[in-house]
Amino acid sequence: MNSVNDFLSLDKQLCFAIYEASSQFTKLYTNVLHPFGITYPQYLVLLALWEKDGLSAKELGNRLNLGTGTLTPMIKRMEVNNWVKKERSTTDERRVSIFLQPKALREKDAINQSIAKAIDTCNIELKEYEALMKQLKMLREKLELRHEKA
Amino acid sequence: MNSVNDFLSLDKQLCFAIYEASSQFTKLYTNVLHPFGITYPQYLVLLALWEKDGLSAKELGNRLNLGTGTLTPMIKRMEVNNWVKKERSTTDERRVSIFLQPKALREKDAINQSIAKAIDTCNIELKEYEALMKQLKMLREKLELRHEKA
DNA sequence: TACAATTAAATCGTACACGATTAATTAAAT
DNA sequence: ATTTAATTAATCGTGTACGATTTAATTGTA
Repeated sequence: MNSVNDFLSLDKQLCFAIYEASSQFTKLYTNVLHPFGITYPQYLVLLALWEKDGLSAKELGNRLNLGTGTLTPMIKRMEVNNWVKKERSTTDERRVSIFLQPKALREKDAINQSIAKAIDTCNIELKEYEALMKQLKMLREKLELRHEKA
Repeated sequence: MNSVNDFLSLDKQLCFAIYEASSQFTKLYTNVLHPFGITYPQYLVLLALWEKDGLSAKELGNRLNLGTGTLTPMIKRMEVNNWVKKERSTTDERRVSIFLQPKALREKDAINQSIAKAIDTCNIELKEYEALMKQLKMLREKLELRHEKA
């Protein structure tokens, strides 16, 4: 096995390691969230709204790096399930603000405690956690920088 | 902002950092691969087959952590575009082996050079690269361990 | 004022991703 | 040998994801 093939090996590819980690997290969160009737991306929406309720679709999209092609139908599903409510702005009728519904406030603690408990069973050291966050931040900056150039 | 809300902040969540990194990689690879007429997940399939041609659908699924619900239609698309060919095993007619087509061998170098060039422009230090790989491996092991317990 | 450019959402088409079910084949057990 | 269990793919339904286009509302400017 020469060095070129070695570089090409799936196991050596950072993209794949991240792809795998992401899908593992998705599965973990999906399991935990299933009893509550929300999906992992929907949970990310709730996280954003718990931080700041009433964000517009656009702002939510910026926060989560998602376009309207993803968000619009997702919000619609969350609306049907009484997690959020959409409200057209009166001052600018293009804008749609998304507000948490009582259910989302009521379930907040239970959901987050379930998540915290599940994450806890993984025994991830605080040190590793922080190191990973720091390195992913660096990576993100480099990938973003490249995007702007292109 | 108290510590509970702090923990709940999107920016503090490892899952989100990885979710972001993954989608950034997807976008980067998508851009590079688009001229060749393949998607990022399809490229991962090619990577696996370049390493070992003739894998069965099941083996490919294990390698990439994908089920048949994802792979079957994806392989079908790759077959239509002449990247791979499916062959039913004669000894065990349940098994379907997937073989690279000439196109996939012909384009291999060009594709990988394009990817390498794009990654290169990100200026990711070898040190960071390796550190991230190592930590993601540790994380994967912990997440996998948890899966088995559940 | 009028009208062009910009902005915000919604819509559309394609492609993953996954759990659950089904269908066909092989292996195992009595 | 027959039945049962296990294995492998395919199929189905739901839910992201994303680029491109469309629609509606607002802003900028001639």
